[in-house]
Amino acid sequence: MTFPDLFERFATGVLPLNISDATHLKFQSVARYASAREGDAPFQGSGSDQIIFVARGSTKLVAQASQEREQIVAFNFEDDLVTVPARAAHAYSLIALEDCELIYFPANEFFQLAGEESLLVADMLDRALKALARCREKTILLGRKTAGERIASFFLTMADRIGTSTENGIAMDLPMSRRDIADSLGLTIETVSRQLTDLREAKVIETPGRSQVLLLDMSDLKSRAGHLQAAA
Amino acid sequence: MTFPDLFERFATGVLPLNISDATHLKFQSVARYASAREGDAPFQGSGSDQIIFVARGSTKLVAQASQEREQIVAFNFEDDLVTVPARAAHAYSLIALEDCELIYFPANEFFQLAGEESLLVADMLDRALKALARCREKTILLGRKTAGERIASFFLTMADRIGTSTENGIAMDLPMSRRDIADSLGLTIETVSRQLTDLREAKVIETPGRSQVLLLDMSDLKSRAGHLQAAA
DNA sequence: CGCCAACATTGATCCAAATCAATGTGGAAG
DNA sequence: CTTCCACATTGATTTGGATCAATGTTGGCG
Repeated sequence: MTFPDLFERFATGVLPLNISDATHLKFQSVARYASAREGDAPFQGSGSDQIIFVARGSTKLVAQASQEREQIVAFNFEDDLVTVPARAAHAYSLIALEDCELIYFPANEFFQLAGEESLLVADMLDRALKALARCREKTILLGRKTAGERIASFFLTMADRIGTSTENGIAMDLPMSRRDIADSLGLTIETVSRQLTDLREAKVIETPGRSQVLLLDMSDLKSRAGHLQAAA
Repeated sequence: MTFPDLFERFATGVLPLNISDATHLKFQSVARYASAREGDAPFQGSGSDQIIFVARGSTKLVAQASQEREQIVAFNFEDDLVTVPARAAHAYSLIALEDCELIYFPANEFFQLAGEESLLVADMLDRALKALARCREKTILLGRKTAGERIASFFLTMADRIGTSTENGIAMDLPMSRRDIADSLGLTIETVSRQLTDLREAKVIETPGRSQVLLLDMSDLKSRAGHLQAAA
């Protein structure tokens, strides 16, 4: 896709419908473009915070916990807007899970332009609160869930975000490796693999290929995730 | 304190300076008041999302991971604004760590009023992004840090939020119990206690009373927290 | 088509933190 | 000042998941 096409994707996905042509053009003049091949790290949290729109592909937001340990903070799919912090207690970078095309802005420039469009700011707030809600759920998962519960929750979340309904169950093509799943759930590759084997043996999932997953029994999966809702 | 006093605290802490008298009055008419004794749970995530301003005291936002396991998602101190979600994969509640006075709003009413004041929406966005940044740091802590690193990080965060500088080091009066610390860090009471003993023996902290802590060696504490920043 | 390197699975062992079990102690209430 | 008990500490043991170590598998490429 060309830059104008990609920017249009961003505009329809993020900018409010009623935005003035002038503001639209200002965003276009400030917008930058990056493409990334699988495994590339186009953003490494240096300089200033960046706001990134995933126009095509999928990415992971990774924090370096130490030289050896990394934690995936979030996965991002097409049309997601991610903030990559520059300066925090840990170093963050955005890494392409597959070939990507990205539209991005330095956060301060973006917010300055956004400030003039109150609907956009409201939408950004809505997105930030949704990201916070997802991050809180992840906190619970990492703080108090067993390996089995984490994997079940992971599949439920992924089904919601990238699953497609088929006659046999919900099918997915996971763009991330076992290592990525492990780094997202605070586990090791081996533990992830063993949990998958357990689910396979219990006929809850099938894994037709390395990255394909078929969820056969959603209600079993839900009970394994150990979600506990507020009483009605 | 009386309701008008408390509302004034909220207004100066949250509402923009240049807000119109009309909007100020609208917020005042929608604002509700709650007081809570230590241990009370004035909000239990039923009905709709609530936005709560901590006018006096401190609270914990707790998620129920199962009947037996709970995870503290955030601690809140005076002048903080918290969102308690009503419907999510887990049940949330806000619990008073000490006697509290709270100003609160159903989220939808709050956002409807806020929408008319673009500076307020921008401020809410700023707060949401800060909360997200803190939650992401917590994700790293819970996903990839050892017990020792978690405790060190906890003290650094608390020093920042409620510490006061003295000649011997940074002093704090923690409003939360050992159980709360454990539930926040994804550990058990016993592990927290053992880590405190280690830090005491290493002369990094002193615990003059049950809730008082004196941080003697901040640089040692920082190295124990295992923070790894981006290279310059 | 068959090779091979990266990815995934499986198995054996280890270890950090959980769990189980007493024992100690700060500080509120009398 | 003493009592009492909820909270905290300390110690012994267990365990879930990490680590170490092969072995198996997929799918990209010559």
